[in-house]
This record gives sequence, C-alpha cells and structure tokens, in this order.
Amino acid sequence: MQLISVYVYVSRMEKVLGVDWGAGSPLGLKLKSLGAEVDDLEILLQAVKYYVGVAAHDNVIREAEAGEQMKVLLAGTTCSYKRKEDGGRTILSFQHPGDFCDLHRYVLPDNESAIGVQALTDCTVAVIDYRDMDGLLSRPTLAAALWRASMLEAAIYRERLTSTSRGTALERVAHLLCEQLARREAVGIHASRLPFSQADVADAAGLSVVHVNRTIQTLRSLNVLKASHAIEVVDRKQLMRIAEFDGRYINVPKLVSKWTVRIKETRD
Amino acid sequence: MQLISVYVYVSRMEKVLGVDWGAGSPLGLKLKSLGAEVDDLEILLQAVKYYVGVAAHDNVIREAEAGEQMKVLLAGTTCSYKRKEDGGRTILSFQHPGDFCDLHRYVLPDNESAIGVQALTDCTVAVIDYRDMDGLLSRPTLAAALWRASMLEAAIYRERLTSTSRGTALERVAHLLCEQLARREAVGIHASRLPFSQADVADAAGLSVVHVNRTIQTLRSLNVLKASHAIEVVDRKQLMRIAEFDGRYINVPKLVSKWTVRIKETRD
DNA sequence: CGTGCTGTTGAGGACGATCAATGACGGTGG
DNA sequence: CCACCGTCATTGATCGTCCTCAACAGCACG
Repeated sequence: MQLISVYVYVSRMEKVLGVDWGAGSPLGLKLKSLGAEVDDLEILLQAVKYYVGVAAHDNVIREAEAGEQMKVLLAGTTCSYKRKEDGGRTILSFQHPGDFCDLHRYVLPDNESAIGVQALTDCTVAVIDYRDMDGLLSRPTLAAALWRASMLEAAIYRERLTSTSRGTALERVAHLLCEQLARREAVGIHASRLPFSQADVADAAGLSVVHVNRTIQTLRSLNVLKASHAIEVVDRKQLMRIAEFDGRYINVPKLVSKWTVRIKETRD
Repeated sequence: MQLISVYVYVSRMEKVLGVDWGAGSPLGLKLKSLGAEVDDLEILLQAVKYYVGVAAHDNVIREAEAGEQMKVLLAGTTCSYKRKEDGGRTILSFQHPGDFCDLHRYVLPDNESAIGVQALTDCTVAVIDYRDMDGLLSRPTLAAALWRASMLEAAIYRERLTSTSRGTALERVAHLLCEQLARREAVGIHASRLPFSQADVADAAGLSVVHVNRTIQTLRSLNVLKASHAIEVVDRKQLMRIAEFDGRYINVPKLVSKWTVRIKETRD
C-alpha cells in the first residue's frame, strides 16, 4: 500500500498544500487503535467528498446546522460546545486530529442538534456525505471501529464527569490537561504545548477564567507547567499525580495486533 | 408474534415468578425506540443464558470483575459507579429497566474495568454470553440499535456534564431528577416516585449529602417535590423549568415508524 | 495607533463542604 | 414485645473554595 496524498484547499490561507493523510497520520493511527484494518483507512479516504480549511474561532459545525454530512478532523484542534442561556459557552470536549467531529449526529439524528463545533486553531476537515456512509459501514471492521469511537467518546465524557464532580480546581485542570496530552499522544502528537487558551480551559472545566488563571499559576509555581504565555507541560508525571490520572481509558488494547504487522510492512 | 414469557429465578427472594419481557416491557420499548425490529427483541431474549435476581445494595458487576458476559437490566434500578481514593462513590449513571448495564465493557474490553454496577433496589438482570453476541450483531438492525444505545449513553453523560459544570445545586439536582423521569418514561414507567435515596443523588450530582438534603427541602417548599420520606415529583413542569431541561436528547425520533406498525399488530 | 483578545492581579461575598448530633423508620433477635 | 441496630433523613455552625466585579498589561492585527 502506498501513502495516500491529497490536495487540500485551505480557504483562509488561500493556498494549496500537498499533505499525507495515510497510515502514519493521526487519522490512520486513530483507526488503527480502534481496531480497523489498513484497507479501511483507504476506503474512508476515498469516500471523502472534499476537504475544508477552517480558521481559528470559526465554526466547523453551527449549532443549528442540519447535517447531511459527517466531518473528520485531520489537522488542528476543535471543541464541541453548547451555548448557555446567558450566552456563555460550555465546552463538552476537545477534538484532536483523527477525531470524528459529529458522529453523534449521524447515529442519533435530530436529538443532539444544539451542539456546535468550533475551531480553536486553524484546522483541516474532511467531509463525507451521509449517503456514502452505508458503503463504509458495510465493512464490519470499519463499522466496529466507529462503534468503538462512540464508546471512547462516552468513556471520555465519563472520566470528565468524575473529575469535574470530584476535586478541587487544581485536580480538574490537571485532569483536563492530562486527557488532552494522552489523546494527542495516541494519534502521534507528542508536543508538550497545548493549543488552546485559558478561557477554553475554563469553559471546559466549568471554572471561571480568573480561577483557571490562578490554578495555572499554581501549576507553574510547582514547575509542572512552563512559565510562558502558552500552556506547556514540562513535568508530565507530576501533572498525572496531581490529577490522579490513569490514561488507560484512552487507549484501546488487544485490538492492535493485525495492524502492527501491516504498518511495519508499509512504513519501514 | 406472541408475548414472550420466561421463568425467572430470583435468588434472594427464593421464589419463581412468571414474568413478561416482551414487546410491551421496558426492554421491548427501549429496543423499539432505538430502531430495532420486533424480531430483534425475540432473538435477544433467546440469547439470554439465565436470569439473576440481585438484592438492593448488592453488586451487579464488581469493579474488578473480568466480564465474559453482558448484562441487561430488566426490572429495578441500578447505578454504574467508580470508587474514589477516599473510599467514596461517584455515580456515573443511573440505570433503568431496559438499559444495558455494561455494553462499554464489551465494546472496549479492559480499559473500563474500574467501573462497577450496584443495585439500588431489588433487580432482575438478564445475562448473555459474549460468544453469543456475534449472532446478535449479525442482524444489522440490532447492531445499529446497540450502536445507538452507546451513543445515547454518551449523550446522557454529555448532558450531565453540562449540568454539573454549570449551575447551582438546585439546578443540578433538578436536572438529575428530570433525566431519570424522562428515561423511565421512555420505557413505559410513569411513576412520579424515584427509587433511590438522597445519598445516591449526592453521589451522582457531586454534592454532599447534607446539601442535597437542603436542596430537596427547597424543592419541597416550592411544591415541586412531595413532602414525604421519599423523592416524589408532584410538579414536573416546574422541575423542568428549574433544571432548564430539554428531554429531546433522551428520545430517538425518526426511527420508530416500522415498529409502530408492528406493535399495533401484536398488541391490539 | 487604536481595538480586541488573552493573561494577570486584587478585594469581597456566596455557595457548598465538613463536622457533629439528633430524629424517624424498619428489621432482627432476645 | 421491646431493645438494639443500621440506614436514611434532618438540622446547626464553621470554614474554605471559587465566583464576581473591576482594573490593567502585553500582544497581534488591521
């Protein structure tokens, strides 16, 4: 199997890039970890109708939008959110490369329409028509992978729920950061700097911006975060200790064997 | 199609009951709302290896248990929970008749092992071996229904997350109660009394028992809850207003047409 | 060179946690 | 039948975390 290259039209930047979305890309690693086969990735990419670039702060999916297409995040960071009556924003989940932005909408149409997806950085998104989904789901391994993706989403919410109900602001923020680090690592992104603002953290953790700021300063004084403008983790172990974070729920074990072999064939 | 009757051995009460788990039962209504076909219910019930009775406060699934079988709640109320390091209990979700207790464990084995399920009332549970699941999933409508069940679980967590992050204790408790009322109604249970204690509400809402008590007393003074020993809702509309509850996420629309026809054939 | 977004700091106040004790109810055994 | 026990509900008092309001600094952008 050869690496798959496509041309991406990035609307804001208004230029054309040749980018690899193949087996070594976040989406490839994601599908792999969900137990899909290498062919599944190829078939998924063939079903892509077009690629979109979205600028930071723009909506990937508007809250009221009636969706007839599914979107997959290929590059950049987004969040799914809900508006509060006071105009505020509750971040339900961060989304990283390889994540399906609105799988929930395909599986349960109409009863989750109030959820929007917003770009936190400049992003690249793949768009697939609903009418092409049947073909994808006829492949048992791919269907199972999508089911697992749903379950993983549920597991992530579940963890967030416990962490949010539970502890102090310090624990909650630490947990949130650990989750993002682990999820990004699972798709091959090892950067220690996290691509979102303190305000985003506040909306996700259910805390005020002010208190998040103070919490982050505490983490900095503990030499867990770097004392810079951005959110950058320097002592991951300590962060996990503070959060009491057990990342096993992020990873899907026992399902990777086949892939590991095949990946070696193609990438080495 | 005839109504399906099975004999249930209830271990604690030590007696044998003839009970109907057919199309009109909570499980039947649940599958219907998930878009399954009538035959799917029959086939699911045929796959049931045995039925178990569990007494209130006992574990349906122990936290460390290595599961090779899936459990479906037929009668009674349970909760899925996680232990906190201090010994406390975080209730992740209440479970009502028709709910799958541990679908997550089947889809994502090994990475959710710390979750237990506890009976809050006396319960009846159906047990299905994992090795019989392949046969069930070979039916596309049933497989889709199980996928939707996963998504519904995620949606419930998502709502809980927003409500927990957001408001005051009053709103959170009100939301939690609304969710349970709506979910029970969706499977044909219209009782206004909810079958769990204030301590359970506290563990689910992430509040202290003391404060839950005071919150419930506030709701009683507003004539939303009945001034009795139990948790009984008398003014549902007002409760939903307090919680800003929109129950649409509980129901799965657009998927019921086939069933509605068939159900009339069998039940009228 | 303003305008907006993000980050930072200070002060006051509210909500909910914690500790502690008591009451009400049902079951169990002497 | 009553004493005892465990569970659940209730009440009071104190304390801490986190919210709110308010102001300001740094930086990117047009």
